[in-house]
Amino acid sequence: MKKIVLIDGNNLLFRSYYATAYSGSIMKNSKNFPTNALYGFVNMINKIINEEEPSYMMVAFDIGTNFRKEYYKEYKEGRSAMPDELKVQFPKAKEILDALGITYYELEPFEADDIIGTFAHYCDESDDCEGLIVSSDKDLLQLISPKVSVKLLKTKEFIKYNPSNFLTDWGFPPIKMIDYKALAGDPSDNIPGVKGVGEKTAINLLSTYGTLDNIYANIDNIKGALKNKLIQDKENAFLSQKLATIYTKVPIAFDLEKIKYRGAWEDKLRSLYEDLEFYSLLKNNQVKKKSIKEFNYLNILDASEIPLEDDYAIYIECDKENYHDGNIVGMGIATKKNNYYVGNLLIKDVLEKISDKIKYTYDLKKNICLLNKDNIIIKNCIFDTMIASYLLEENTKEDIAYLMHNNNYEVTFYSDSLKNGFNKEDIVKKARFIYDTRNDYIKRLKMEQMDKLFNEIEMPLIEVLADMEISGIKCDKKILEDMSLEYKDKISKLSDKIYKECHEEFNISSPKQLGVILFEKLGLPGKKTKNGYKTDADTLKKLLGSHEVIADILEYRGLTKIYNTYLEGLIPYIKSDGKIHTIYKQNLTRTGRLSSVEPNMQNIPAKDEEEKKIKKAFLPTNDLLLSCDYSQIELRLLAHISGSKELQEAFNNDEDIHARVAADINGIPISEVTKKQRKTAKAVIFGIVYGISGFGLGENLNISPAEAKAFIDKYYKLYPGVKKYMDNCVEEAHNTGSVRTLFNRKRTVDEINNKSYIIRQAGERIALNTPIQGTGADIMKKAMVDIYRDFKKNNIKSKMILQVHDELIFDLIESEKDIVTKIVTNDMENAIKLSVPIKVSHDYGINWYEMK
DNA sequence: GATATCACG
DNA sequence: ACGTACGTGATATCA
Repeated sequence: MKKIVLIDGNNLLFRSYYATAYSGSIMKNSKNFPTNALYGFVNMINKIINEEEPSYMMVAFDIGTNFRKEYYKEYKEGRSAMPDELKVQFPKAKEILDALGITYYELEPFEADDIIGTFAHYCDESDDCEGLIVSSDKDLLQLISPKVSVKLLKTKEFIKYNPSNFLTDWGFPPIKMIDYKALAGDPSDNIPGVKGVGEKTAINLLSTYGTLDNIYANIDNIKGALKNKLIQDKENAFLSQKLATIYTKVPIAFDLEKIKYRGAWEDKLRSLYEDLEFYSLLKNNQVKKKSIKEFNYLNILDASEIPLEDDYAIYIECDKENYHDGNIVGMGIATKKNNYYVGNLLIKDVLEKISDKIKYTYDLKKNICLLNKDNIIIKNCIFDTMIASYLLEENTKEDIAYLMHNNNYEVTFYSDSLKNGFNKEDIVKKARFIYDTRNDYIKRLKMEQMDKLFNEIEMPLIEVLADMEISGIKCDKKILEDMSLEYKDKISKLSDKIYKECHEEFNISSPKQLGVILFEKLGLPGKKTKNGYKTDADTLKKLLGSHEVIADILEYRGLTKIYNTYLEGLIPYIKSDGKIHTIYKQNLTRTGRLSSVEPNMQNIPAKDEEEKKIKKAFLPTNDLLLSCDYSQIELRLLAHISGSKELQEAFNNDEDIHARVAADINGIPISEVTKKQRKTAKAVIFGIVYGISGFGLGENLNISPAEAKAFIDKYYKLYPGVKKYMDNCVEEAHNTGSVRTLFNRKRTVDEINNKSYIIRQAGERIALNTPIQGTGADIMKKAMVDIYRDFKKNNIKSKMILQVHDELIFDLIESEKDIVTKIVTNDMENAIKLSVPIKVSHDYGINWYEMK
């Protein structure tokens, strides 16, 4: 049997396009040509080839006007026109098919469906061919036959339909699909059907009477309104039947040789993928690599071979992804005219020789940390491509190769080098890229008015973060191990208790299994999700009274979280020096905040009294820990940025802001505010900063959406400046497509002009939150840079070791206690002058737990 | 690799 | 009628 795969090209492209376009930002290459539909299309085709291994395949497209229009001009009317950004991808798809060695057909006035139908028909009539149709369009299901099956693409996977499982699922044979549409119609194709007859009625009628003809032949057996509807729309029903029928006699000769899958034309395919910047496809060895262009470099044997020049680009390669665990492979250098490779042993000499010269690099923090292991200090590095590209909102990755490929530099991806070994040429090429592009980046930063942010905050911050990472925080393994044993015991006892309460052993950590136990076996009321039931803490808390096991499950969740993430999870990160060295990502968040990984030191438990005890394991290497944190920085920023006189006044009078708002909302003196009122006000204020809705706040406070909305409205009324700010913010984002922080950090908000209301709304929330969260991040970064500088100036030996967004933690020497506290508080409070005071509170402790 | 859950600011 | 709070990272489970 010869297998012929018949692909609905239009459908695949549409599907790929809309699968990603809804998010607001369409994937494009650097020439601004949209590529999202093509990317999905190619991946889908590759997947089909891998799964089906066909010898024959064919892709069909729609073209021109459809013949159905001749007798029904409304056919497919009401569809919005194909977006230009999708339209332009069609010709490229056909080019790609040529390069892949796959035949495609298009023939006016027929649709892709008709062409596929024609080939399916050939299969039905032939002795030795079977067809497999690939599409997400249910129309094609009518073609299912003993010789033809349909691979129907769903959101996540696909269903393969043959006559028998189609019958099981739909209750009638595939060919009846036509009559089904004649009755139910199809709004997407503007096929009318019978008015008032939908999915259920159509299936009922067909299962009773078999065919459309037979329904009308027995019209008198049908009673009531349905009969009238059928009579009324009889003409439409038969018209719809005609429209829904796929035409299977398109004049294309059936020639197996023509649709043979010929395999890819590598050169052509590579150049297409390169043009489209489909690096993952190029990378996956689906196409051969371009022959390496001539690239010269000198492998130096002595530092003297490096000439003295004005500036140098350097690139240092590390043999592991986590540079704290890794070692240097080698260093590439690029100067105005030449390229050099510097082996590990010569790096120190070379960097000493050029120590006072200007340098550029990629990921300076990594360089500093790697060189530090050999006590080498890198000086005068004034430009980091990774950071520049981050500020300019390029898709900056850890791996410079992505950026290089975007700029047409051929280079091996880091993940491949890790697998197959590093080569010197790649390392030198990376330095070349840095040298060649740095001026362009500098220019663009200036154009975007982010040169100051780059030079005065982000660049100096690199050294600060490197120093913090290298310092690390001392962590007592014994404390964690002892806690771990305790937790293990508690968890095991609690598991047994839960099993008893449920009369069954199951995996409590599996939301799926837990859902079945709670909501099916125990019969508690639950909400369905896509894959089962919701079992998160909020849902469970509402069930606390209904069954004794709920409280135990909540406790189990808490214990296992701590055990897995913070006890067993953290222990492996304690290095031989007894410390944990996190990595701060400076090029990741959309708002300008840092993030912390391997391990994340920014989400160590702090709220729950019991969970917080983890922090007892974190100790000073010197005498004491000091914690300094901004008090309500984001709300102060809201007061400043919005210009709300009322909020500003509250902060200027050093009032308890949540109590103040609670008093205003309830129209009582601040002294009479209850705890609950204050808590509510606090939730409202935070909600405002996030752009919350009445619904969301209601969920959060467990009150009705209407009550919540009343709170929000009251707030707007009391603080009109805030409302005005929010409106302005959104409007400006609509006009410019971006928002900025007080330090000019830019974030483009593609969602803001999206067609979809939901996405647009999300964009509006981003637009009003980013300036606040982002400015908070800017202020903290500036403070860190200032503190680092002042520590140096005052020869302070205490160390800044952690940053948790609005909090800094220091490893303190007792004798420096006062001066350090003074420097830190001062630099944090004066990082920027606002219309409200910035307040910093501090605390000392013999471990992290002891500080508030 | 996606999903659900939960830790932080 | 829709769907519902900003920004993160780590873990276990399951397809």
